[in-house]
Amino acid sequence: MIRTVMVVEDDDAIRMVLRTNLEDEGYRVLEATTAEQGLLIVQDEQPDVVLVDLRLPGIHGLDLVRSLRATSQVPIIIVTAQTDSHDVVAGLEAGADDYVTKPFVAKELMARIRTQLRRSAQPEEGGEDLTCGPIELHPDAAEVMRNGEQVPVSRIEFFVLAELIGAKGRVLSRDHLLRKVWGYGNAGDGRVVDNLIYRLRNKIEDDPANPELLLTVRGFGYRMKA
Amino acid sequence: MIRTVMVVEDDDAIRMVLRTNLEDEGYRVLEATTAEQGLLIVQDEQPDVVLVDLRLPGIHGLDLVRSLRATSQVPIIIVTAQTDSHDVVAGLEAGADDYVTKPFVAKELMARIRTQLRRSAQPEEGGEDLTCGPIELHPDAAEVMRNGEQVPVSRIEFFVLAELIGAKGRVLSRDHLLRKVWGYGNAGDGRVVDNLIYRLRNKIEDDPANPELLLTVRGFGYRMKA
DNA sequence: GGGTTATGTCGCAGGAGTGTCGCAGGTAGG
DNA sequence: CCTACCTGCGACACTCCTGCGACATAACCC
Repeated sequence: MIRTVMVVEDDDAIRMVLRTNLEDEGYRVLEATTAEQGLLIVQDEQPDVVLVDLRLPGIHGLDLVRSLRATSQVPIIIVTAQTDSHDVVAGLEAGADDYVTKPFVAKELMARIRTQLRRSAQPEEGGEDLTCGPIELHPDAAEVMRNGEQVPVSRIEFFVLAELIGAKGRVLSRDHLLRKVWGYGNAGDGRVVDNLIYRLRNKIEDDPANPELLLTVRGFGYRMKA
Repeated sequence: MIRTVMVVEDDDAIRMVLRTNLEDEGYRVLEATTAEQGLLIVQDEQPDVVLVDLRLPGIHGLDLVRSLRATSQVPIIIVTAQTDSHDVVAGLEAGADDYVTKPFVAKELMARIRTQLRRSAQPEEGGEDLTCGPIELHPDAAEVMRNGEQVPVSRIEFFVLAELIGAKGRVLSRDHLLRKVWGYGNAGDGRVVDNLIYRLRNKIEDDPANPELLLTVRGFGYRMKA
């Protein structure tokens, strides 16, 4: 079953990132850059989820949320800058179901979309446990276990690890990880990924200098032990 | 992995802009100015994406789209003037996968190309392993096995080997390999290929001086044992 | 056989790719 | 307000790749 996600966002770069990520996840994507346009398309197409940027030109995203909620049960996720925390509260009161703050972690947003979809319809696939050797990921708890002991990892580390383990031994390029996890303007620096891998290895490898789980594939990227 | 983009566009200025942008993104670029020429080159070179201007001299771009779709799964992106919105619909019905309207934003076009590449790369990734005698290629892990043991090969070596094994015993010329793997215009030196073959043989042959897998076809190029 | 061309062989030097680590601004939580 | 942590960045070290050139060898043609 193909689900449709509506994106109301005026920033071209962010909208683009959302589109590619959503399409990668198998969604059909609708786009709008203004509240008016968004409202029309939602009524016309009846998407399964709507993402709304609160900072829109012209009519504010809040009004869009209210308008949507007045006529539809569609799950609404607010996307907003971190500074606008009061807007978030207002947005939720206006009828939104969830929110993420920019800069957001793309994988997390995808997870929240899945959650909303699950809530609004029959359950799809559950959050299967991701394991690789002694490493165990619990997506629900957002925690990483190693030989049964919890390993403290940061948010981004968690998602990178999830992406890698989910790939089941396939190589993931730096670009892929940037798009999937960081998700936003990644024009410049690829070394961010290297750094994060380095930090991850220090947490999950017995001997970080000679990794046995999180492997480098020179010229391609990284992968987990098969 | 070097991707090839075919541009069918009769306007020199636009074609030039596309070429430079695409090459900046790391693509290899093929060009054609007519539908006939485009069809021939596509069949010959099997690019990864085709950009088609609908307004072509002689045969209309629409017919090119239909011809391409009749014989190939290659992603097709239509490039057209904004005024021809009815042509866009016709183009998508004819089998195109996406479109952009002139004047287009280069960044957006690049993003759409990436999307199409990702989509078409999916089945390729799940594709069967490439094998030739004791040699086994795992595209997912980007690794080469020989008699079950991993052989460390560099990025370029990997692609050359993949290209050769994928050819299933057919001879590939140095020029073909240069264009397919290295990707740049064949200006200058063919010996690069010879060198790489030499290095590959040292890694995959029992007796590199008397190759049994990676064979020379004097005057033509190289091929794998059938 | 002698000359010519195509290919094999191999070392080298510059450079690309990656690991490592400290720093500083930012954020969250107390 | 203070503290700890996260995170992007830059610098440096180091390995490995890779194009090139030079010579050796093999195949081909007369």
